[in-house]
Amino acid sequence: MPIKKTTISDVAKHAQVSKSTVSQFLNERFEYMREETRERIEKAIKELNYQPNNVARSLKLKSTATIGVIVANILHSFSTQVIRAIEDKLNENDFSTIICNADDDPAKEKKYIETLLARQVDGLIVFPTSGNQELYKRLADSNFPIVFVDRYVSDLNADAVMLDNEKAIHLAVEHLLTNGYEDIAVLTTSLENAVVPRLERIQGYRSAMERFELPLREDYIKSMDLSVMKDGIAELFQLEKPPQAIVSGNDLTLMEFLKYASEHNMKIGTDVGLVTIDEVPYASIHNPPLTTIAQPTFEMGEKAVELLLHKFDSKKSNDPKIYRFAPSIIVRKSSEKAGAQL
Amino acid sequence: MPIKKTTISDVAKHAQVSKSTVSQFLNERFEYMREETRERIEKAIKELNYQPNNVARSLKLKSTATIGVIVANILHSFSTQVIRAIEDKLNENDFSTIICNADDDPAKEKKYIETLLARQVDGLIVFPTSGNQELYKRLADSNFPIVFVDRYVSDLNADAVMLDNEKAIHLAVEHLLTNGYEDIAVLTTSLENAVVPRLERIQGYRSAMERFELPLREDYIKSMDLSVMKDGIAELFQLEKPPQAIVSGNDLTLMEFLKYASEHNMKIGTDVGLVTIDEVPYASIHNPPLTTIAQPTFEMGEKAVELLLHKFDSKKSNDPKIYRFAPSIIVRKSSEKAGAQL
DNA sequence: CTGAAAGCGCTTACAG
DNA sequence: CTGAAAGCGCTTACAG
Repeated sequence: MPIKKTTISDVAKHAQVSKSTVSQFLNERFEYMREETRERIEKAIKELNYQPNNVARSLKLKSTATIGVIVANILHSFSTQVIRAIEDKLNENDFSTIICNADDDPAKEKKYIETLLARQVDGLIVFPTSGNQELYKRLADSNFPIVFVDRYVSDLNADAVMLDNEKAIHLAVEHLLTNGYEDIAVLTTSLENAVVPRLERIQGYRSAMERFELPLREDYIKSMDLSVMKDGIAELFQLEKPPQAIVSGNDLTLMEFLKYASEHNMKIGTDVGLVTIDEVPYASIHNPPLTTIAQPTFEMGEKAVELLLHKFDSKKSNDPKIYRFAPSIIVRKSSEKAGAQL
Repeated sequence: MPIKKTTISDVAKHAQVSKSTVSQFLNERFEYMREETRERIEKAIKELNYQPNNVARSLKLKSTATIGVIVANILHSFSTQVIRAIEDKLNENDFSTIICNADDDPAKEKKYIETLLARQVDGLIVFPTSGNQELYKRLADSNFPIVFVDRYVSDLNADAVMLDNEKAIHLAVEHLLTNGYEDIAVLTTSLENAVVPRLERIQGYRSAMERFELPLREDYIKSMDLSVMKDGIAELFQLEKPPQAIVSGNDLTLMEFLKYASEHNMKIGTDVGLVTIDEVPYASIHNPPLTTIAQPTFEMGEKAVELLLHKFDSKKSNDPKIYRFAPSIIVRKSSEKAGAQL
């Protein structure tokens, strides 16, 4: 039962002016308004406790000042961090944000995109799953403002904000080598859907092995679904030559590894070195504290918004670009052999 | 530059029917529609790739099928968990959700409420800060559908979904006692703003001391801002008789305590027992694993949605109720004296 | 079974 | 400096 709201007509009547004049007031066009009129309207609005109806405004203006954000999986702390930056930045620019979590499900993602479009969002920032290439193609082709984050969709007329994934792995491997770990394995979630960062991280692992002149062992590469990740880790440590250190591809693979290590009484640092991509909230309170490769989440979120807003300003669609951001390493104890564990 | 969208008129023209008929089609009123007409419209919609404009629809229907969720502080894992449940449940009922994070700032909260109302949300679910009593009063009085979660606002015509906070503390204290810890301190964030769960948790601590016939020591109660929490914890352990165990009031105080313990080489379990309210994602991988008092977040989110939807159905506003949910304890190693640490 | 008309609450170009 | 009118894209009661 919606309350009968007071409308611009009520205000107009109350202030004894026309709707047009009230509208001018609402939109702060005071140039040609008599002081006295302004005050009368102001008073009427206060007395009636009037609140403009944004839905009507949006319909007329054909713009909702709202951006849709679709995230493949909000469980990643990376995603939540970037989204907070996006929201802040959009807020600063007087845009609202609607966040949708696709839960790694392309069908859900599709439904959300359609809902958001029906709701007339002015643009989209998306961490895409891998299932809606055609939809994205259609959007980009029709020049709908869209920016991708974390992953990109190939052959598309749209900007993307990405981590330099190869560098991330190189940082991790180099650091582990320096600290005396030589046999280094890597963990990522399944490559089945060709999710870009995972592919790039595996590719980065290969190039790191080459660069640092280490033997490339395929059995040190574990890319699998989270649900069976622990089995994969078990295989790793049943090898004749088990790895001395692990590079974890993201925060969720990290969880699996930490669980495995805890269950098998492995001492992280001493028994096995560990570096993980993505800074997690508990990195510094973990025992031992975790060495992480942090993404510049704040800058990445800001950039995504900037790119999107830029599209509103400039008519001409400049060439789509992929913006790469440099990771940084936060060294803690999990990648240190001596005295890591209390 | 919004793309010129195809509208219902375009479809009508293309299918050679009136707008009314297309609208009937869109709203699945097929009763009086000839099969042939239905097909023509369907075809036209496909060919034109028509997507109805929800903004126009909302304006006409005076309902957006959207619920606003305002959360005092989204950093609590409790909040994110409840919100996921809310969103799922709303989705099932064909409502969209807009989530806003007030960042514990009443001014921000107020701004969000106003934006959401201007955007004509059909109802509000809010984890309130403590600064907008009058605004909430106005909303509730005008019969706007609103449900509170985690905290309630007194003297208001609105339902609330709450944890049984007293029981939560009693569970924690009882468990610690059973495990041989007698001197038990409690940590919560500042009571300055009279945030209900904090007050209730402190009250629960007092009643637990009485119930279990323990001496009530005021210096074992530390309620303070997170920024100075560590000093408070330090004071605790400089007491002549430092506590043997800690009950942490939520996940953020937990962080502070874990940091302190790690910096001071305290062995959790052995040196000091620990139970925390709120299940955290890393509880089971922490070393030692953390004993937690879990809130039934899923049920709480579902209930909040049910209560809200109920208000849409029934005209009569029944008496506002506070729904209390029972916490449960998840026993792990942090509350065990022997052999907790690896 | 289908269409013309009115109206949701705004904004804006234009006239005066 | 202010107002009348048209229109944004829908829905619905009503007429036929």
